[in-house]
Amino acid sequence: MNEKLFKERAKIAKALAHKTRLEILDILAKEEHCVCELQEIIDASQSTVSKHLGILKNAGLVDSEKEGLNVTYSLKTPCVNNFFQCLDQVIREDLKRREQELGLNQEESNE
Amino acid sequence: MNEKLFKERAKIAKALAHKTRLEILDILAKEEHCVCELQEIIDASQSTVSKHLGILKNAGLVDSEKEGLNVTYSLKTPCVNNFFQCLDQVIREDLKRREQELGLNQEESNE
DNA sequence: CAACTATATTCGAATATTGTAATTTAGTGG
DNA sequence: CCACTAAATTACAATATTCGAATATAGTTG
Repeated sequence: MNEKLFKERAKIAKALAHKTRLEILDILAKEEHCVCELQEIIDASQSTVSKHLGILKNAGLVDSEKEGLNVTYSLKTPCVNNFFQCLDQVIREDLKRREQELGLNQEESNE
Repeated sequence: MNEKLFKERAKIAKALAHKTRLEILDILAKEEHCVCELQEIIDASQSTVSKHLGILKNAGLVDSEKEGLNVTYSLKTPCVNNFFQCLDQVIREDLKRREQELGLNQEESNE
């Protein structure tokens, strides 16, 4: 049930599922930039950057505005920052779990 | 810079980037379930469900616990709910934008 | 209009992800 | 030990995603 909503959500989640795009969002969360600036910052080819931005835009995560020759991209939804916080929380908890597992393994090394 | 952090974040984001896995998380957010139950609820083959759960677990998003023959999965981080809210906010804003664009297109239909 | 610049798009090879049938692993009960 | 059940893993074909070189598009400048 509600197949469509999960599909829509997955489309956005997919746009978030790439390290370069996460980096772009992180940069745009601080300040808007044109494609050429992003290209330099993240050190990827022009077509790659442009395509990633297209995916983010298509997902509704960023806005773009033509300014002369340049196209300036900006973050559309500040809640993306919460998303990062959630990701980092998952990362931290997972590290904690692994530490605990290591501790247990040492105690259970007999048998 | 901080290449590794973005890679770690992307790993989790990738785990979120599938409609079936989003549905599983949505179900687990309400109540924990064993694989066989999830299998029925989302109507997918056993190996498919098991593999999706493995991806979610590997990303640190869910926990699992063996109980007799069954393995019960539960949501690990409640912040996933915020994530869904963020996704839905993006979906809503995108709908709004499309509506506005339609309005503009009608006015600009000459030329 | 010709040369230039920034961005988008196309193409194709490389790589990653998906789904499921078949198999393996592990616990349960006789 | 044997039959049974739940879940994980394997194998592999089908599909999707990625990257960048090449090309197309669009705005700018002379």
